Amino acid sequence: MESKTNFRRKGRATIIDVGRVAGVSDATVSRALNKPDTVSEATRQRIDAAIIETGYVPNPVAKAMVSGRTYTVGALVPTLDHAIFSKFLNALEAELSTNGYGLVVAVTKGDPLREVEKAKKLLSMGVEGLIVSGLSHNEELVAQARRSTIPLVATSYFQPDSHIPAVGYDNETAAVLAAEHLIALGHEKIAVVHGPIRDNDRTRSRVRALKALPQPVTFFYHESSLDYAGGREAVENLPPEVTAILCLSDVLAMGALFKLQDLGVKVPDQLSVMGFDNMAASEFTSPTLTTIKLPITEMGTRTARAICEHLNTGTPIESEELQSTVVVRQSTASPSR
Amino acid sequence: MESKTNFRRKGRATIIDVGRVAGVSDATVSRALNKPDTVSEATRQRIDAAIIETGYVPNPVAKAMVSGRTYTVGALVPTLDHAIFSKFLNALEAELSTNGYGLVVAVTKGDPLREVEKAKKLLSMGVEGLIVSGLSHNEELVAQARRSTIPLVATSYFQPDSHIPAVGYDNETAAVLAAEHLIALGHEKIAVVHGPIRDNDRTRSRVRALKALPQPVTFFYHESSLDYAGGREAVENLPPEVTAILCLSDVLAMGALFKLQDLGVKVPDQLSVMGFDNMAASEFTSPTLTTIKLPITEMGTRTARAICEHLNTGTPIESEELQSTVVVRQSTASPSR
DNA sequence: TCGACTCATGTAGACGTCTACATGGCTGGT
DNA sequence: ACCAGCCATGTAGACGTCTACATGAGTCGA
Repeated sequence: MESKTNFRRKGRATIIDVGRVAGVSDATVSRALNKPDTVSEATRQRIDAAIIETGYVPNPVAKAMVSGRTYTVGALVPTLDHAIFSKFLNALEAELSTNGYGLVVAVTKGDPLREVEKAKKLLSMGVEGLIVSGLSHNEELVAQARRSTIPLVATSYFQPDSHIPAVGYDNETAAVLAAEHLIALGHEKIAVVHGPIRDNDRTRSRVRALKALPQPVTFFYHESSLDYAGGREAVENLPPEVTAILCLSDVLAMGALFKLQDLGVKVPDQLSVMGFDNMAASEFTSPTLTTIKLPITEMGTRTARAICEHLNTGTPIESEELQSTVVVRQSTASPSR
Repeated sequence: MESKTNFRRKGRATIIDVGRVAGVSDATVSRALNKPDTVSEATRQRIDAAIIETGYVPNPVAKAMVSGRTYTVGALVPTLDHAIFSKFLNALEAELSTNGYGLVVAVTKGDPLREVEKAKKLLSMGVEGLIVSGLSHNEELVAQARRSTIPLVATSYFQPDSHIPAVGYDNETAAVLAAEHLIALGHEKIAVVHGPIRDNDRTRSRVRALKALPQPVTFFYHESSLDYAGGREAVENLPPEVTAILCLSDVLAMGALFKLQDLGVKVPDQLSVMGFDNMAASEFTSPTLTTIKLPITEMGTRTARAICEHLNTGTPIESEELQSTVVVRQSTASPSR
């Protein structure tokens, strides 16, 4: 943060320079640029020539200064290096872009403190809206956003009584949906593999929902790292009596599946494996993976739309619940006797 | 009719409002904020109180206006929904962030026209640097960047004679590396599966390098979509005489691998499969996937570092070549017989 | 007690663009 | 030939923050 050298602003031409060359005032140049029909043909041509001669490029910051708009939205995500978030951002960016907004991305690494810090950074960069993942956030983040009067939207999580508007799915329902699929197949002893509970309210509420389920079935919970290795490791420590593994992420499920292939365990004949996410690879593995399809792309699109509409018209942002569905594929079946 | 509007315009307090409440001028407030030791203790306290009372939040755009800096860098990528780009952006964001810069992301969908359009958008948002994927770009993009005097850096691709600085790996070398691994194992008929050639100079140069290879071996080229389905489809149309499949992307390789598992073809006993990328899943599949490890994370870090250094000190950005390496795992072996 | 000096603060732009209003020349209808 | 009205353009801020310089009050040493 030392060297604040201003070599940056090497004499870039301004509309005043253009005006000087064209023999008009800056106001006329501005008009020629923004409302060409209010400027005479001859003048317009001289201005066009002057723009080329001077190499004029508009200064976006000055524009933003007078319009009070930056047409920029910020998104805070735990990581970019995970399909679910990049898929979300991909859809988000697409919809923001068609509405004329740009996307600034900041990575929190799942750390609430870093989240606050990054949020401040985004605000100090002039974003007009802030998108976060999940519902539980540092007080300071919410306070900052409120102070700046910029809208805050939560994603990945829908809960009717949230104090900030949220566009997402109900994690509890989705988890129950998954469990019910396995239960309907006749499984009664099910291993539940999930990533770290800490600082992840999505995982937390999925687990909570399962624990609240009436108990004709027994769940064996296993927390591991949220990656392929975690899935593999879960299989290595599998309680012998389970007939199915419910992984609360497709990455975990695939890690488990690969390990089972290695061990020569037949899926689903000897053991059912179920995922959560519906990652791109899930419909191609062998066997293909039964999973919960989360409305990630739709979530990105809807979030962007809600924000843009709010920024354009002032409409308040309303929470939206999107539906998850079970995608039945080959990796689950009734337990063998 | 004295207008003493304490809270004006968009209702956001300015430094002047703060000054009015604290009974000082805007200059003093500015100093209290930026050089606290040049303001008397008493005044500082009154200003702090006034800031809270007015709910003052600094206006980033005005700051950018006077400093001429936005501390923002833009990146153009074909998609976010692909591990390789999100991994790159993840590393890029991390390093930019530690240098105090923010990252604006724009998606081109591999379309050169859209790329130009998005580049303009980024420039009109005030980014101080522009990062693109690959070396071949619409003339207009390069011209725009030059006119705006903002630095342009290419990634994913290193070529000594490039006219724009590039931080990346040599795709030709990497492709040859892969082929040499298979050739060293004794393969002579190799299927090469790659994604669309059009608008993707990385794929194009990998294929070109293979085609230029001296010919004790025969390559059978197959272009398919750059996803799991593409890998699967390639297996379905496999020339019977090949003993190995070289996929120019791990996604393709995994698609192929899964299909082969389905067909009951033993990898690598009956057929070797080699990937390209070293995606996270590759070391967990069964068999684990031999692949080319591309320096994606390092590329993100180095790119960010080069840009930041340039913006901070004016050092010109120099091209950097990063090395790819072969990662030998289980999916390749000498051909049987 | 006076001048030199320091310190805290105010004043007046500047940054680049936009826009409400002013100006002055021209047209055309009567 | 006169005035209304219009057209093309200029003038003068405004946006919010920063900073070089000016100002005035207080301090200190001789």
